[in-house]
Amino acid sequence: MSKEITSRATDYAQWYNDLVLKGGLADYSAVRGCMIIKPYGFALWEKMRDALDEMFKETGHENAYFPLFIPKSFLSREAAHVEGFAKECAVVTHYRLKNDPDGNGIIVDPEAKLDEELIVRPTSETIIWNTYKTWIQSYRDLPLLINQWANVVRWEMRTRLFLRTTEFLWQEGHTAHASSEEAMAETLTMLNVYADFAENYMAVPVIRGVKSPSERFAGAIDTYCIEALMQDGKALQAGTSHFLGQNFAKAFDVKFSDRENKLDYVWATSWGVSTRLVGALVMAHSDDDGLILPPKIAPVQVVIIPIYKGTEQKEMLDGKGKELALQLKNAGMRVKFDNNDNNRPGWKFAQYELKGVPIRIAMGVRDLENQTLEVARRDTKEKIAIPLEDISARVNGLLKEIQDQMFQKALDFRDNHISRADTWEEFERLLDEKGGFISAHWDGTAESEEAIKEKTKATLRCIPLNNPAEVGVCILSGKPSTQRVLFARAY
RNA sequence: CGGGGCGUAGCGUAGCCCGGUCAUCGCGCCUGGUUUGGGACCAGGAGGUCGCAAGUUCGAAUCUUGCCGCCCCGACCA
Repeated sequence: MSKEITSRATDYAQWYNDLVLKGGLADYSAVRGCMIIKPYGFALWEKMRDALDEMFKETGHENAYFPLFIPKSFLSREAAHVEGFAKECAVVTHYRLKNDPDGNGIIVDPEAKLDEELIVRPTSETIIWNTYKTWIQSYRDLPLLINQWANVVRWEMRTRLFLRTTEFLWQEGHTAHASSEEAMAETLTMLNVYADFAENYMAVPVIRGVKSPSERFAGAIDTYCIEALMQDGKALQAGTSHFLGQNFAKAFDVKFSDRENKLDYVWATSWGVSTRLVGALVMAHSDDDGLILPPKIAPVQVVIIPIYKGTEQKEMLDGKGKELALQLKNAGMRVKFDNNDNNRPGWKFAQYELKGVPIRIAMGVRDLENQTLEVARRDTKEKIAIPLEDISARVNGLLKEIQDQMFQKALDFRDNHISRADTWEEFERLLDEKGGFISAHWDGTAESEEAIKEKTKATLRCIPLNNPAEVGVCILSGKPSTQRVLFARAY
């Protein structure tokens, strides 16, 4: 048992913080709301980034980079967009500091006021569509499929490590198309890329759906999302893909000539996932002893710990350990051989459990005499002896098994936490006692949605894709409804 | 911005109510040695403007006032 980590049952929020801080993923910084992503946390993000980047490229996208700063006037071009983001913008007003003539250190030079303020990007639609205007003239320039990896700033009132920070890292895709159909297809393609990534790499099952109008991205016609469920029964929006229609093309006057030489506005999408995914990964799988990382994302998949008495054994095991590490590495695994003599095996066991390394191999003289190794799984804590000659194949197979079982476990949990509610009492009771997603009828009005949120803190997470039609009455208003939608308390 | 905590060594803390050899303890760190199959042990050692500022007092970590910062819960959101 861990000496340091608050248990989930005691305080879920504190458990999460303990894991992030003590697992070495991130630290608080000197800047309120901004965190330091530490090497292990960044390695995790890099694994996610690299996998996603490859998927983006496979679906035809290219990376580019646009400015951190957005002229204030750009942001206000699209009315809904500016309304959505205005309240959380960091604004650059000056470009120079100087020594205070009164001797109080350094001050903003009042002479150095910018004519037009610059907004630190909360998202890049405006600067990008202002650019696309010059890139797009003809249908031959379309589709334009661009992604950028960047940092953005949103001045949130309250922040939480990885889940919501003032500055965060993300990717934002911005595409331009010749038709509504093509843009919609792109929107769904990218939603599926996200879902595929979440489920097959992060082992986090997600529900694909569309947001209600009030939860829509500022400036979008439709916002699609993937919704994940955390162990405490709260939902987390893990990614979004927006169908922007011609809103930004109109705002930035981006037109193209089609085959018939007719001029029309360009159709757009945008889509993004952020470092929030790291938080989702932590909260979806980990336990009271530390992180549990899915093999495909784990920076280290296998750690080898030598166990020895005396220098002679240490030297012998150093050789054997390096040999084994190389063997596993050559078989395609990410391996660490920890022969650091400063810590004893027990300490290392606990440490790598905290860090969530999927497989630990203990190697001592006893094992080598038996021609076996002790292999321990992080997810189940199960220990098995594996013959030396089978080690590569077996460990490789075990990694796949862990990946699959982690997903299956999360899926079972998620599916057990989708409950149907047909009365208001049932709806409230399920939210309070069980949590998770509540599938319930909704009359389709923003008023009911808002009232439900007010009464229960549950938000309409999404209308699942391919949602079956079903006649019913709204859980709150009793008015007619044509389908069930998913509600949950959320991060 | 409202509510609740908190600020003492790198980290976690005791002391504050009742001012006076009180700066406590644990972890970590350094040196040496013994250890190494689930968070080792012994011996020695280094490390502090008690968040900042003013005030009360012979004397302030402790009392008063002001300020700053952080965390948690809520409103806002990926």
